[in-house]
Amino acid sequence: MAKTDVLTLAILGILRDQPLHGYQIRKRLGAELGPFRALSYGSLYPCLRRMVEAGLIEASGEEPAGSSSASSRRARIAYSLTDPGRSRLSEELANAGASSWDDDAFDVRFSLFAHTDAATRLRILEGRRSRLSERLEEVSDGLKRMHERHDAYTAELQRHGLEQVEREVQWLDRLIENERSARGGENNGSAPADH
Amino acid sequence: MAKTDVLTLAILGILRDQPLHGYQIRKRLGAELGPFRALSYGSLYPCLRRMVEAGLIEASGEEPAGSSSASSRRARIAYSLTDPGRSRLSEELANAGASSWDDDAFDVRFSLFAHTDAATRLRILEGRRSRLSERLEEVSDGLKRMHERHDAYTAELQRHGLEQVEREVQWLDRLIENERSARGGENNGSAPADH
DNA sequence: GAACAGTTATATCGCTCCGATACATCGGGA
DNA sequence: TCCCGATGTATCGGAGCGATATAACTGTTC
Repeated sequence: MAKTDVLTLAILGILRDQPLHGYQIRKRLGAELGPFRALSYGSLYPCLRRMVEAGLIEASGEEPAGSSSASSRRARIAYSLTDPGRSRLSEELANAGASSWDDDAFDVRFSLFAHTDAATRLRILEGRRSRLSERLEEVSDGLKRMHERHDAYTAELQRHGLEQVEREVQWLDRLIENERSARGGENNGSAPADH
Repeated sequence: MAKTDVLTLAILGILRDQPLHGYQIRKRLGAELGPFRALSYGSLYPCLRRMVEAGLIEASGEEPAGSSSASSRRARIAYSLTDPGRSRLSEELANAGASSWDDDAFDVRFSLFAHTDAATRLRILEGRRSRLSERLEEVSDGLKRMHERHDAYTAELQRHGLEQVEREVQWLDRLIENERSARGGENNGSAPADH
């Protein structure tokens, strides 16, 4: 129960430091996660509504309802974390289960690594690595078994996919080694020590 | 109107050579496109129903309705292309518009390159390349503008994303060059000449 | 030969998410 | 002045996913 979906987590994370409008949330998230994973309003606003209902965030809007008042300010709703929201965030940041290294969750979790403790960081990186390794075997098995029933383009697509996953594994290996060698003094790295 | 979605196209493509069951369609598609892009039954069966309704495919099932008959064979429904389905497929394979190099469509189109003519192949590859180039600029701009408001992990995520896209552009460059140099004799490569 | 596990097979439900679209306001440049 | 582009909130229809239910067939093991 109470499973936090990725989008909710991403919003909790981005509201950690300051309250923001829906529009700003979208821009920030787009900037942090890249132009892939774009996030449309059709996901954002319903998710914000759900979060308000769940008590995770609070809408401190300048309400435009001023019936006869002169200014009739535009509706701009700033969302901020509530206490339950804040504790849900840290709860979620401590979780290093399989859902942390899913395809759709990993990058969000990673972008919050600055607020994740060192042990959890390591477990997530390793989990992601082993997930990708499984895939690697699957694809290369498929490639071997496919040398009948091939056409050149399908094989090329497969080969390229394999290479991409291999790259990503190498990237993870580098990060894992960094984490391991950085755990000299700190064991609770709530902020990354180096840099 | 009558915009063919990616899944429909993929199914048309996979049924081009032989009729298949839903289950087999799923397996084949999974094998051709890799373990990413998995395709669940919750998408497949509704899509098949839509396609039957649209007259693109035909369900030649051994019906299990035999009321009093002994065997009561299991329902296994083989789907095959109709004539309208076949012409929709070639129509779609000739289309080299922007929808051919979208993130979610490109790999499906590419996996059907063996049945796509040479000119269209080239246009799609080039379209995809320029789409990725836009992204490249976006991300590297973002990286530059982000050297304030950075933490080490977010920056690393960005850097890695950038590298992945760069790799893919190099891959496309190689493929484009191949296509160009292969168009010596053929101009209508309904089957790839080399191999 | 009985029991069990794994694969083949079809199908639906609830929900999330996306793309398109509509709307309104504000700042600045032609 | 007038329009354009950025800021901002919001919804609708539909596609896709994950989980789940059901069931028959196939092989293995005791």
